Amino acid sequence: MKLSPSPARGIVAAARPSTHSPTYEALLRAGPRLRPLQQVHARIVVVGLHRTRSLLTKLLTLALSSSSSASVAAYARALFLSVPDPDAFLFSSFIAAAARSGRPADAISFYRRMSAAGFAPSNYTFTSVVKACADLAASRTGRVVHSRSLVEGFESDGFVQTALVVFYAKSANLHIARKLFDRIPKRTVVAWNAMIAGYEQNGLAEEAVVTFRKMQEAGEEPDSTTLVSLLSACSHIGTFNLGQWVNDYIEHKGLKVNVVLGTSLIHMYARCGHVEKARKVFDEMPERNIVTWTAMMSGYGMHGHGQQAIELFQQMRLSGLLPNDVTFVAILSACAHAGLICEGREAFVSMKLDYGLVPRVEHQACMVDMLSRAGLLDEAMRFIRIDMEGKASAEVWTAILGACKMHKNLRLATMAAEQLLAIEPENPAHYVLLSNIYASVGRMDQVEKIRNLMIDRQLMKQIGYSSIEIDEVSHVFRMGDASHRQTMEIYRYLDGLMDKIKEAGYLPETGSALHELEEEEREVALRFHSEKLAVAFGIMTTSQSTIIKIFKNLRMCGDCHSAFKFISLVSRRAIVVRDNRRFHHFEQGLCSCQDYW
DNA sequence: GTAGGGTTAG
Repeated sequence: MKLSPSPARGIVAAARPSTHSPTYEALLRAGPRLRPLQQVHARIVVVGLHRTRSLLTKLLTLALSSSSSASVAAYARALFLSVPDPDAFLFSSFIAAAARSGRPADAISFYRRMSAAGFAPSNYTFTSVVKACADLAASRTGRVVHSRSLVEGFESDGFVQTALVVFYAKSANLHIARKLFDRIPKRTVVAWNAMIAGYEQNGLAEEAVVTFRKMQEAGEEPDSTTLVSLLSACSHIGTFNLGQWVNDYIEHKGLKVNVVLGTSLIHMYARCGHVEKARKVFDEMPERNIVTWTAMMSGYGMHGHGQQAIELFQQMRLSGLLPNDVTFVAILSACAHAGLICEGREAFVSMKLDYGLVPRVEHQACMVDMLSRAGLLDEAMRFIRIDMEGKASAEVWTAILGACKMHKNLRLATMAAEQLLAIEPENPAHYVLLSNIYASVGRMDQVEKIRNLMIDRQLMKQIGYSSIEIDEVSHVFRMGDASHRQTMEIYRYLDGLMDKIKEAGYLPETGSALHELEEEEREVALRFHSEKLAVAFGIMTTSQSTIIKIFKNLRMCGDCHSAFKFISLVSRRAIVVRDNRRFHHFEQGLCSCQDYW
């Protein structure tokens, strides 16, 4: 019976005598609290009502709506199994609760029991089970459940279909996800969010933004979940303008900045080159958790502000929050990028001793990176032998290799590169690195051999590109690009710039150029690296006070790094480059990475 | 007779 919210409501309710049994009343009084519920349960057993389905159902649903913990889960499971003849209602309550509280395997196994017992799942049941399949990445089961839902006639059910969109997106089947999404009759904000997040999580940030635009065209208002995915997309592509728009939107609409949204803002600002703005958001957040602190520390780390990362870490410890393994990845990588060897060693010991955390490959890679960048190559190799028992991953060898190039250790470099080829024979970047090393010592026979190997294995070099945003328009350049409509001016401007920096003492590092070219050609090839085109375009089209911000999809090469230092000097401009590893702030001939990169 | 669903951060 539905009661109208009239003043008589209280009177009606009070006047109606209870039709429940005393035991049922006791359950209601106990509420969603485990201990009192278990006491009533004991009484149910004592009076011999322990096989009464209605009582056990109420007991179970109350227990499931109490705070979810391992003990609740175990209790609920045992309770369910004690019911002699569970009905569809009991099954779906249990399945929904399991899916909701992080026990997807239970949800699926009870879905199977339910089917075996001859009950047809409802749309509620399907939604929960599909979510469970998505969480477990159980792609085969998910597809079977999907076909069953079609048989049961839920092809147009918004809830079931949205859950399926999430499921297919998590299984990287974005085409299917999109098809289902397009067929949802009334797309709610949750459906849009699922699709946008799906693209974002599969690395298709641009597609996520495009879908967001479609959402706006469809007249659907974004909520904080939409904005979180959008901010992630901005962080990936490095589109500061859209990120800033999100911030303005939040302020304009007076949306509450919850922990997740605030953390996303911090991440976006840091990844788009604005650590100070990230810090401002951090300082203004009413509530912060470990993810928030870690995001801020890693933001400092990628800008080379290791000391600030450490300070924040100390503050966090004082606030009583416990760091986890991701926090230590942030700290160690901050130390590696800032050359803070002592602090890094200390943190590595502390994570094991003070927090009982077991170092994972990521932590070990940070340590090797840190030691080898600092020129402590012997110690780095000892770390691999002892701490890693000689089993180094591709990341670790890449770190060693990078350091070898920096510190001109050709013997070790060759060894590291060969290891890399053995571990990841399908990664073209390793071949290019190794051949560059051979080229730099004049071993052209080896260079040729590696080139042929690449051709045999049909490996293509990953294509590098750089982008720069000017007046909210993103300009993308590839090496030797001639597609920009101002190409002629850009190249002319770049030529002038290169002449000026040569006068100032710049020497081209031809080791960074393509290995198959002759010396003079290499210098020309270097000159047209995508980031150089982008920087020339940026300087010529913006005013003196504008900071030039460039985004590069690959690691910046040594020659460009050196050239940019000189460019910042002769043009008296501040230049910020975000490559796939970190930020470089160039100013007055120096880089914030102190040439640790 | 009973309750229950899909989306988000390092």
